[in-house]
Amino acid sequence: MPERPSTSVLRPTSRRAAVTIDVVLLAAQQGRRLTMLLVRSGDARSKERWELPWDGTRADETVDDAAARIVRAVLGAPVAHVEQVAAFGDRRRHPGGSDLSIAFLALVPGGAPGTIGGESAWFPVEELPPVPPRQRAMMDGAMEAIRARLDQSPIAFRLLPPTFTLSQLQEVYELLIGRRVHKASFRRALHAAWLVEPTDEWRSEGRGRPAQLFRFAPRKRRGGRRGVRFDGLAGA
Amino acid sequence: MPERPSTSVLRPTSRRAAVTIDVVLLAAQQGRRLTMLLVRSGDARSKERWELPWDGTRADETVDDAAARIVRAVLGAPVAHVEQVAAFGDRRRHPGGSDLSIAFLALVPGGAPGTIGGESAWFPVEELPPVPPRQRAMMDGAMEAIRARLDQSPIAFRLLPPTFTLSQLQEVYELLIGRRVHKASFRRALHAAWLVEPTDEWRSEGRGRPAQLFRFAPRKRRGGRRGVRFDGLAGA
DNA sequence: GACATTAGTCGCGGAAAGCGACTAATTAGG
DNA sequence: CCTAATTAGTCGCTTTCCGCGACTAATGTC
Repeated sequence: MPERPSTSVLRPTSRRAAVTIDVVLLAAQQGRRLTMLLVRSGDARSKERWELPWDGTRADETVDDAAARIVRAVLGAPVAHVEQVAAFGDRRRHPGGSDLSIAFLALVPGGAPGTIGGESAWFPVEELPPVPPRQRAMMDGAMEAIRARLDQSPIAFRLLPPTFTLSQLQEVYELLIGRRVHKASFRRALHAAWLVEPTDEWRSEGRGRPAQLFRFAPRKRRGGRRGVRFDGLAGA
Repeated sequence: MPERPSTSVLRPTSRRAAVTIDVVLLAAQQGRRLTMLLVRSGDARSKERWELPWDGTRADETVDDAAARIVRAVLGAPVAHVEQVAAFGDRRRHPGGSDLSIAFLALVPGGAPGTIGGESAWFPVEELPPVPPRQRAMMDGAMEAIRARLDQSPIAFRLLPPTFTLSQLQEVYELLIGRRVHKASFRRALHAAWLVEPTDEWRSEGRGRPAQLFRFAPRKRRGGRRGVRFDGLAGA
């Protein structure tokens, strides 16, 4: 970084930092549990140590590129939805000893695929093994980001295959917000928002009435803007 | 960064990066316009170039520490509310030529203070001068983050002095969401959320009936959880 | 064919939100 | 003083939203 002239208000005491990109990969296991992908630690002290997939940054690569590359490396295929969570630049320990780590969230559609060898595994988010402290903070940050963005970003839809039943969609929402919702209310709000359109396919899943398959196809919002919401503020 | 053993799924091609912290400082100018603090560019090519306050990271300093330090340096005093927006690690140009920049949002309570010398100035957010492209993206990201977090985080209250009138609070909300809201509905929702408590002071501001002063004092949330909201999803 | 199981809808009652109109307290100007 | 203008604050009607129980529909199981 070049020296800035003395007219600047701030004088940079420039210092290069070791930066890593760490990815929280999530999948909804058949709509019943939310799982996160961890890889076996390179740390030789123990065979049963796990950590988030991560890598250093490379020259001429954006941080988003790096996140996509890590997803491809660990999953064997890219996924559509990869978004940044936050940068974690504190003194907590990172497995690579980096100064700064940028957490990304990647959503794997249609459930967790099989893993390659024993080098990675899907863990239910309620039963995660210990990981280095900075990665623990990144996991928590990613889960918090999911809940905060759930109604701004189509996160639930990105955890489902291209066509899905409304019961599946409701199960994913229930997983993400951690409580049951009423079926009729859920569907009423969903249809009012013009987010899905029906296909002409039906799925017969063992017993019970077959369910119609839908696809995510948001329509333009009708003008009606809502007022100010104070609900989310109590205690903040 | 140490070499990772070959058992790792990922092989870091380690590379140190020049990292800056850039701060978007916002103040509500007497409740009528939202203003952002820019500093005169160190770039010698022109006297009338402006940029966001920024600095490099220092050893043994977290990114949050660095953001707070930059705020103190440019403002002469710390502010309570400083939160991270996102990391910008693309190929867009940064005035310091850094590889990676982390944007922070800082809210200055009670309006914009006077600036020291001519080295910095407050600009209305609708009339911002051109800045280097990465900083432009950071400004946009900060404004987007404000709108996204407005109902999760007490952003509007952090732009006001410790005591304020309800009309002032409403004006700040209107500034941030960019449209008028109905007075009675605003107050009904505000009081239902138990976010403010009245003081015994009244402010007489020239003409019109004096207004009671309130302070931000959120009470514990009563249990009532809401259902799933799909409103924010159309078009996403 | 009775029953269990899952999908999908209807409609009631209460809560929340939009909105105009009202009252209240002050200053400005004759 | 008295009136008009201005800002603060509330009331109540109407509409919309939402929780919820109860219902119908279509399948598999025994």
